[in-house]
Amino acid sequence: MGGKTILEFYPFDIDYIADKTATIRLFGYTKEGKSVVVLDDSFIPYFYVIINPKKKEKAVEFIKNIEVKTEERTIKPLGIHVFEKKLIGNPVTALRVDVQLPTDISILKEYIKETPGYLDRVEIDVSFYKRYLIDKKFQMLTRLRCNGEIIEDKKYKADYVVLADSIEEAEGEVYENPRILAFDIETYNPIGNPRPSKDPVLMISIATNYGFEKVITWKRFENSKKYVEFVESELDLLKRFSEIIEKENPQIIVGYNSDNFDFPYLHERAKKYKLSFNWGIDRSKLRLSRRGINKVAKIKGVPHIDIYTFIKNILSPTLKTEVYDLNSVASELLGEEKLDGVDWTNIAKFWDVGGENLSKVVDYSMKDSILTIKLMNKLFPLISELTRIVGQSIFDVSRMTYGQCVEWFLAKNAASFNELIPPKPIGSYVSTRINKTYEGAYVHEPKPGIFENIVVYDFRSLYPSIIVSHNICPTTIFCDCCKDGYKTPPIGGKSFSFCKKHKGFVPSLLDDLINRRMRIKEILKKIHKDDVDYTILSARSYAIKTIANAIYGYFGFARSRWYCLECAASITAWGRYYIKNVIEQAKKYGFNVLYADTDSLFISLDNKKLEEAEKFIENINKNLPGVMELEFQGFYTRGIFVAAKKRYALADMNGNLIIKGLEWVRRDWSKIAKDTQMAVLKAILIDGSTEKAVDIIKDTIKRLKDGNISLEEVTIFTQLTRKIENYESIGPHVSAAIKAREKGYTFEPGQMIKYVVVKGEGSISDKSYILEEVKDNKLEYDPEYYINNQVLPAVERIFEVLGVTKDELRGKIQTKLEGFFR
DNA sequence: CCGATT
DNA sequence: AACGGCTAATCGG
Repeated sequence: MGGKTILEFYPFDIDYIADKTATIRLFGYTKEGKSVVVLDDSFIPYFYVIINPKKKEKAVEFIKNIEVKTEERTIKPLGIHVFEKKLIGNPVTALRVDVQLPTDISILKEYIKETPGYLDRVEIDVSFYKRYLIDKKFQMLTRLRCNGEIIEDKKYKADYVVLADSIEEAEGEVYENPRILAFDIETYNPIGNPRPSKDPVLMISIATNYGFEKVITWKRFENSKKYVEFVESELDLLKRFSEIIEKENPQIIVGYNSDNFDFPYLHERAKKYKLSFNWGIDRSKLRLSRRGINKVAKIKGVPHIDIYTFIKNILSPTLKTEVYDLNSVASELLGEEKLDGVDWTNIAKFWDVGGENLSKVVDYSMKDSILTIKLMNKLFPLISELTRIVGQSIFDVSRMTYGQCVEWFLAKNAASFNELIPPKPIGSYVSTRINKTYEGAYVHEPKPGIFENIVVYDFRSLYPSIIVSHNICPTTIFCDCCKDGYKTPPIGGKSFSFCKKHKGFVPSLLDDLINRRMRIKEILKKIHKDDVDYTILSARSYAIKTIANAIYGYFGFARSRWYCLECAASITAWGRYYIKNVIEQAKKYGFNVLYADTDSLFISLDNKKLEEAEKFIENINKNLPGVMELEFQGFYTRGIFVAAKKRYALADMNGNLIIKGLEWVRRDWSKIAKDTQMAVLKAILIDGSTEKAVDIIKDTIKRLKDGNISLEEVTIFTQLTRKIENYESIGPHVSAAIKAREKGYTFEPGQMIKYVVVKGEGSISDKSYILEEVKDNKLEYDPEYYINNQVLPAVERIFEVLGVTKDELRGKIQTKLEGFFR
């Protein structure tokens, strides 16, 4: 050991330590998988003071002389450098104040206000390690080259500890196949939710992406499975788990809701035995902290990913499932479900009985870890790519919302445009911003009816391409240099102007993202799905799209650093302009415009040929600026539009149905209503038979009436959006929750209420009970409600389009179902 | 029956 | 802790 070295490594995590100075620590691995800690003490904390340029000398002199004495030391600036920067496009004189320790910033910022010519202070709210990643442009999992000295430091369980002289980006190569460990715990829960103060952890399962599988438990049973390991007690279980983590030494740890359940639970149980999990590469303990209402669990140097958080924040808009529990998500993403036969709520009973029952729980637990690692295998390429585009740590990015992803992406790139990072808005700004609204997209009134040969077009990435084409940016709006800038269509009688001379910060970045994505798509077209690069490149393309599409929303987001309501309003104004223009053009060409929404246009060909439509779109595109393009989206043999916006169904040539907005896609409708609607749509659009559709409804009604429908099919999902006390109007789901609460069930805001309307007296709310209560008390669903308030309304809308009124439909059904509606 | 709430 | 547009059931006076 010892001596100068050049070391190439891939960072996985970052933090800093501070004693006399601050030292950045990069935790990572060499290509061969040797663990590395790289220490960089050359990076100096700083912030900016914006001042009146006329007072520059006086200001520098004043700041230079600031001294704050504390018990241990004297805090003062290390150096001051004058910069000409921009703050949201406006030129400013900024003094960069270098300090010794990151915590000095929050102390000095108070004294700095007295500076002559003081205007503002910025970048005080960027934490030190984030600052480092932004300034250095280092990306996680991407190769770095470090010059430095290998030092002996027993504090770290790493193969190499290097004190860096310099670190630079190597050739942008990405770390392949990190060792990932997934785990899941089962706890004793005799009264519903387990109580970490009393109820022990019963077993822990582990599954990795390299084949290691294990379940540890402390109650023996007749066992033939090789992955089961018995220990003597809960304490031994916790110790053994900790031992395995240390031995397997994973590069990433993943759990499902592990931030808010598994890790806090393990932590509290371990505390009881005065046991700690010293898993950090620096031998530090597993650390739990709060972020708003959520907990997060951190292991220094070993990124812990809570894949549930990632799915909920980033993936949810693309998922169909209404709940994000492991079963539903795995079912949709992997086509695989949790093990049958074990109900989460019954684990205590299974445990107490033991034997065969316990064996089932062990299998169940094993499967949970396996599903978690499989989800991770599927989603890790996306997390990895997003991490690199956003430019922050894996730990942070995997927990970010769309707004945060955009924010740190912009922060990373601001300096290249000489832009300072604006401060986070203070609370009072946020509340005024929340109350401000602006006009959104245009939705064309549909022509109700059934149509054939429908062509759908849409603008490729409408909002991103508008931002680029019209240079929409907080840095270019109301510029001083252009008398004749890009003028938006009128917005509430006014028009906003954007600079034509200088390309804005955000449009430049977005232009770059769009071009990068197009290049990737070109490559993807050429390579095979099995190609090693395919997964990475398609994840990259998806990650870029995600960021690009979220930028518009970020402009209108109340907590945004680059908030610009005028920008958001301008984008939608241009959007309305373009889609209306396309509608006009289509009409001029003699097409029958059926519908349009935001960025899409639906026309029916009638007696026209497809070539005429191609000519039309060609002409449209000839006249569109820059990156904007109207694309062919699809051709549909038949489609139905009801007398409402955002609700239609289309059938393609392969017999697939695409349904938008109708009950079928809504979670707040029962499965029976949705399935019936789907079957009716198929009968009408694919088979072309209303007769068949009527038969389907008749059959459903009969089955409902006979009590032959499962509870699952009559359950309705509605989210509890606030505390029960705070509801003014008591809807069915709230009413069900209130009744269940009296029986000891607890409810949190954000929780999904699954309820069933049962037979009995009173209003619909009075008759609504949560699914568990219905099962426990053997209540029966109310067929009248499901027929009249669920199934019939869902299909009546469709028949109305065919010219069949509600009464006529009921008549048709009645003739088939003698004497039912009496 | 109708506006407010969800 | 990303935007607005939109429909529709149900409550509650």
